[in-house]
Amino acid sequence: MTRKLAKSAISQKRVLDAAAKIFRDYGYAGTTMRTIADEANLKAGSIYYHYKSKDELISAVLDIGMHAVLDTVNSALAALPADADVRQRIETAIRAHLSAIIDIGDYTLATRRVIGQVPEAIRAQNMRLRDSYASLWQTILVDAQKRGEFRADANITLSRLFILGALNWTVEWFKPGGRTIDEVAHEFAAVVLDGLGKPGNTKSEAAPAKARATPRITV
Amino acid sequence: MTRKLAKSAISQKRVLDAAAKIFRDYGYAGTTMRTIADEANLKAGSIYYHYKSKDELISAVLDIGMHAVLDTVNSALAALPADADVRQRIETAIRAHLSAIIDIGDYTLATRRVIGQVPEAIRAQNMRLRDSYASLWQTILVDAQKRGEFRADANITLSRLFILGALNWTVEWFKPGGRTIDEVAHEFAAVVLDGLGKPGNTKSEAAPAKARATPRITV
Amino acid sequence: MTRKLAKSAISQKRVLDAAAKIFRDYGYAGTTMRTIADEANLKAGSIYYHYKSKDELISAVLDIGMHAVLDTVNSALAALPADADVRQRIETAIRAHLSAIIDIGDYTLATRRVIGQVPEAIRAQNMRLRDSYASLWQTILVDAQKRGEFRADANITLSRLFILGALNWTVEWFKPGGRTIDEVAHEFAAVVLDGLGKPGNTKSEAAPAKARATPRITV
Amino acid sequence: MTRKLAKSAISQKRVLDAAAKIFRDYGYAGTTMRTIADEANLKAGSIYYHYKSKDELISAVLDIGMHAVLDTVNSALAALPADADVRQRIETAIRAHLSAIIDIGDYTLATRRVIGQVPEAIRAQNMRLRDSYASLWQTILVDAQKRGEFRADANITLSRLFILGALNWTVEWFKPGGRTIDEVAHEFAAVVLDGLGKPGNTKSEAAPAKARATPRITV
DNA sequence: AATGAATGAGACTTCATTCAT
DNA sequence: CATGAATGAAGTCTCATTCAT
Repeated sequence: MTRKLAKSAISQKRVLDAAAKIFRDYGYAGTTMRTIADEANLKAGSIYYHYKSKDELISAVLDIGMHAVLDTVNSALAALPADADVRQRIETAIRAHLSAIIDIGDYTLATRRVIGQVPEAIRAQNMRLRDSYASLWQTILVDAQKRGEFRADANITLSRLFILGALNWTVEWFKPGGRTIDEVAHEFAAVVLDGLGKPGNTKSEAAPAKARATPRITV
Repeated sequence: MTRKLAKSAISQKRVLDAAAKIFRDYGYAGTTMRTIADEANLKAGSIYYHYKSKDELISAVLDIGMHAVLDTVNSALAALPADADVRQRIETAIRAHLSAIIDIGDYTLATRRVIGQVPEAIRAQNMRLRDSYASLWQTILVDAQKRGEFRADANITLSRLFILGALNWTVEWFKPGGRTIDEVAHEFAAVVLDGLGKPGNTKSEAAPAKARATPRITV
Repeated sequence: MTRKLAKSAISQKRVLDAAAKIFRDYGYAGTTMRTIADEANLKAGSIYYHYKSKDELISAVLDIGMHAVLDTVNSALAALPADADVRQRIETAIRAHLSAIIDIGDYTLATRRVIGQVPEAIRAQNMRLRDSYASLWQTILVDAQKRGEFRADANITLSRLFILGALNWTVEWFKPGGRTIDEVAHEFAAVVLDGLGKPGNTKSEAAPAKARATPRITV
Repeated sequence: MTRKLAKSAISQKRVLDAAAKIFRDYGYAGTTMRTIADEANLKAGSIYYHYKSKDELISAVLDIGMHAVLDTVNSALAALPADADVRQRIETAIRAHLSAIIDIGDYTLATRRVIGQVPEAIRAQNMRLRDSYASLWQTILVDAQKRGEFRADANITLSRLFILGALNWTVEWFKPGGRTIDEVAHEFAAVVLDGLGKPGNTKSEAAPAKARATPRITV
């Protein structure tokens, strides 16, 4: 009985893994049940024994992909000492995010890839997780600002969008075997915290005035 | 004769505009020739008078979309005084990038949306433009570092990936009518140049040591 | 333009005729779009140029089939002299009903064949026509009874169900080339009006008593 | 061993009952082995332990359904006193027919429902029973005519088709809880024997002449 | 320059059936 | 006896594309 259950579970996992990989490579509409089946070593019709539809399959992949990142980052942060400073928190979160993308690999990659191609209904169902993740970051940033570790004039929400955007886009160029996760995480954290500018150079009183001098385009 | 040509050109533009809009909304595989035709007020078969195939259509849209950003940013930078400093250059480039996305609208949005769903062949053909754009930024950043306006230890390539990632992801959340382009550009530039950290807080000698202390995960 | 329209109309008719024939032979679920397409001399996908779905196709067939009977019977009755008696009316209606089944052939046959196999939604949509036809007969019978041409104790509704049942079942055995429509219509009318019993034999006072003696089973 | 056999028999009955019910509700092609299995509280594959195929299942259901009517009517007639008159015989047969449809319920209803949707081979195999039933009625009617209880000019075969058609169609409208079987049987018998026309009105010498006057349509 | 009509390939999905356990 | 898992054939429908008009 345990073996039977195991067999079913194994097949289901095989299908899921195959789906993640294929979705990641071809996007939502570009993926066919047949291709997934081939990858999972069974016939297209057989997928339906495990998943009721293509949509249910992509849903499962999305869930795993989102949870992977969310949970990995969450745990990594929880593992930090209570008195960890911002730099540590942010670098840790970034490193965890990148790790998740590598480890759970296909799932997170597939998630980034197909979100936005997937039927509205499915995307909506996945929004909560996305929002949770956004909240996680927002909290880190807001806390840091409260504790006085951030510039008081920083727009936290915009900064979060900037950071998460950069992290999400990561899947478009990050390839295992190239740069180290640590290397990337370290550098990204540096940009986020210190910027690229030379310490002394920072925002002279004149600078903002200059910036304001350029005509504002309102949209 | 000129009028005939004109009519053809007008129709062609109508088709292209329609395609951009529909591709932007439904992605590559999610877009049908019929939907584009409807939007352009003609019948599916008629598109083929102007474009040989769906792929040629998406190619055209991608080209325009990429050029729009590349050209807009290029011009904006060229219009700057020769002695403009990094902050100005970067904020200007960001603002131009965002402007292009808004102004050329459907084309740039479509570009970001479908790149990655499009058949390999087409994506490859579009790579040159992508690379050009990457070079443009790389140049800005390298120059700044050469001129001593950046931290000497900043990894320019990774930083560029970070910045462009954030800018590209922008289409996922930026909606006209909400935040001002200037607002976003200003804040983004601030993060890039100054980081979020408080000026004094920056990279104590201890900090990097600490960071290095965490075990490195190599991929 | 007229020729173009004609071509479309011709094809559509060809598809419809094919559908009627195939539905009549194989029932609803037993009919495939491919079979219909073959019969209509085009490819399965092409049917969808004329009809949006299998259901829309069967709907069209049902409509025509029901209308054929309803209209034929209606006209036949309207053509009778105002002072026609019941026997004429009934025999005429039966003859018209059978004629419709033969003339419009496939459509009416298909109608009788697939009604009851068809998705609820479609059947419902066709109910109004069925009810109209029932009303037509009810009216004939009620009028006859009012005018005193029928036994006063006859249950008109049950009788109508009896007659229409017999007529509807007709498609299961009536084959052109065998019996004449007139022959059948005449005999059916005779049963309906005179019964099979010998004129004198009718409902003696004893008979009903006897009948009543058998125990009544209530359902 | 007996118990094992018993268990098998019970399951087999459960499957058969389920099949009858489902076939009755969804028709032949509309019924899936899975749906039957669900109704019988086992899994689709298990049905094949009891029946070799869907066709064997429907065959069994059809046989039972046909036999039910045939046997019920046969017994009811056998139970009549030898000197029973036509009215009694016919009303009894009708009542028995309706009873069978109600009592054996699903089987007879399924029979009427799917006959005509079922593969030719199966229908053929079932024809003998259908013919037996037809013979039964033919005998009743011919006997009555021989004994002089029917109009001498009645066409017995056509009348039989008329009567059986009406009885078969009965499943389309007869719902338990509504009219009583006895009520329906009595009224149907009245139509068959006496017709609807007023006793005196019957076939005046003029009437047939008139009827003959209408032009004959030959098919 | 545009359209109506058709095609063929292929997509998702369902289902009767098989078979090892 | 029964089930879980899988298969292969087939079904409905979509869509890029073609071509005569």
